[in-house]
Amino acid sequence: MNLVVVESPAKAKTINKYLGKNYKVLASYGHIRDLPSKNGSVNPEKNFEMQWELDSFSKKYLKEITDAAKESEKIILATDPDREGEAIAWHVKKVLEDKKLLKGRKLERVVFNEITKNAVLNGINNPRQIEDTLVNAYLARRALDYLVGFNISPILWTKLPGSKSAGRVQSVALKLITEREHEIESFKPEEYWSININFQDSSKNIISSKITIFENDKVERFTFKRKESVNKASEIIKKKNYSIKDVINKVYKRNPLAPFTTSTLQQTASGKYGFGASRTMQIAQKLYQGIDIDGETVGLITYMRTDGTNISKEAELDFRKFIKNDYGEKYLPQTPNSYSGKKAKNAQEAHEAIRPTNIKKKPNDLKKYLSSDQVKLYDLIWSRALSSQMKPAEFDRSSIQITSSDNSVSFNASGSVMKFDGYLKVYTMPVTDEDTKNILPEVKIGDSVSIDEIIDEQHFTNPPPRFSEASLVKKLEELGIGRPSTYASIISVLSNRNYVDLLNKRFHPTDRGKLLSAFLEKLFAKYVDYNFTANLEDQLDDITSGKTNYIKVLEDFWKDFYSNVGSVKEIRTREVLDMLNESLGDLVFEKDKDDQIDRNCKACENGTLSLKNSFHKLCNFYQLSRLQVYKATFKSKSFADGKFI
DNA sequence: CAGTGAGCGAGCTTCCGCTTGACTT
Repeated sequence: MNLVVVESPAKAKTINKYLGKNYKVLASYGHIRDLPSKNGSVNPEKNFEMQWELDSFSKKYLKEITDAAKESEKIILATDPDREGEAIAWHVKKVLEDKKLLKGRKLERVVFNEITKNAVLNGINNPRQIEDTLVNAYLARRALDYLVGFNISPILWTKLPGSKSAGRVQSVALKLITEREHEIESFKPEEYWSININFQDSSKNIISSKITIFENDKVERFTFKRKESVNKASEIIKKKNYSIKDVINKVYKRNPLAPFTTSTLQQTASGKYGFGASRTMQIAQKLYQGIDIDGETVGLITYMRTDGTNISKEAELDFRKFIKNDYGEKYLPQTPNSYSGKKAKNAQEAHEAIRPTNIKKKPNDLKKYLSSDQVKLYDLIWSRALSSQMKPAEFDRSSIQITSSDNSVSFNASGSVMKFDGYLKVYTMPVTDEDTKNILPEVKIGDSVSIDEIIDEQHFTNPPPRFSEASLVKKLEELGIGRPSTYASIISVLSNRNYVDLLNKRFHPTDRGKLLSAFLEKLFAKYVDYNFTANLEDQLDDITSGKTNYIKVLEDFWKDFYSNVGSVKEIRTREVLDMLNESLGDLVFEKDKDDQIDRNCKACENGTLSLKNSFHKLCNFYQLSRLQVYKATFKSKSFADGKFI
């Protein structure tokens, strides 16, 4: 018998079907080992030696694997074809080695580019060995994340009580939210005016247009800043005669969107149904693992944690057949649509895009087997995937230019009509302004038109919007920070630690979050920089390609980081406060009106109550945030003297 | 006399990425 190890049980089941009785396919359920959550798991003094510990959770699954290994001639490690997948294969190998189970057995590393019968058999027939350079890139990533997190976090416990954690990913996510808040706070709305004119042709048809040129200059957003300048312009406009200068008719196409990745699914499910990131993932997980349909468990979608936008050749053929049969030849592009060019930063593309496993299972037909949430999400995935292989939608867009006889003032009217729905037949998009504009009347160049109505409107510029779960995930993905499997948990870490509040589906940083972010920005700027992860990824690529080794990368990082940590530890609390006060203004020293806190503060200053105890007590007893208490205690003498460290 | 609260001291917290299923609301 041969043992095959993959990462997830649902996948194990599918692959077992393809491989038949001579193979036993088991799931590792993740990495199986990790660095223990305590000090000293990585030792920079000894070439960054790492201690590994079996996950308590994967122990029972590991027993199945070791038992099966004993009865196998060959052990095939078929985890995902990316860095973390290679690492899992390596961990499994190491554990089997430790248990002396590899003697007399062949060990192979195999990758499947997609989970179809052909690809699986093809993979099995082309085995290789574990790639050490890829494993080394993982080791560097893992060690660095540990060193950053487990060195900065304890500093917070003493210098910034209440703030519990910092890390390469969570701290940048927090920074995005606090910086946006700062932009909003300092935003000053600017006034501007728009001028639209309804013209009338000789048959009394109305043409709605907006001004493009005034007194020979192009009109821009801030051309008319005040009511007076609009009034003056209107007087000038009224006095002129107008005619049709140009008519342009064009066909434009709107292309379908790529099938879903984790990130785009989370964004769309949030926009369309208001699902939070973790809710979306839970529903998708169920659809992936399988739904009971007439006594049989059927996995309805492909893997939901992915950054890939391609779909398997087999699925592509199925989709095309389905489009041809159900919608007709005219919806089928000549060659299949491809989306591989638009990949996200740092995408590993180890998995296909999220798509239905069987396109013939229509959302409507599955209604009686699924919960309403499941139907909604399946429908979204089904239609997005199918539409991605359909033809673009086509619109007739016409635009009319209306100009004054002296050519000094010009207006533009445009309208468009859909003439072929294409992919919009199955995937409905929020309709944009561009598509809804009225049909324009038939006019000829040279026709004269008269002004029917001048519409001037006052506007103000708006501050940038606060991040939602969806827009935060989108931004993180753009920056290449975090992975499909972690987007949802990044959000819960920020909320659970009370760094942010989600109000009306928008992230507001708490006082604590602002304080923490300012602290990190002041004292660990390099490690919360938006480009830190991107630079790290470049170095990891160099490790993978053999250009450099992982010890060197870690040493370079550690030299700077270690001295940074050292100097922050030296800083007196008082200096930290001064720095924070500079960047946050009255947030830190704001006088709190609460009498209870004032009394405790006095007790601190008189020496009848130790600061640390008052701190804990106040927090627990009055149910105050640490920061509120902080504001008060900062004023006390012992704090100012730096005794509280 | 019982219950309450002030005060003290010891012990704890933490990273990212890969899994699932057991929790709660």
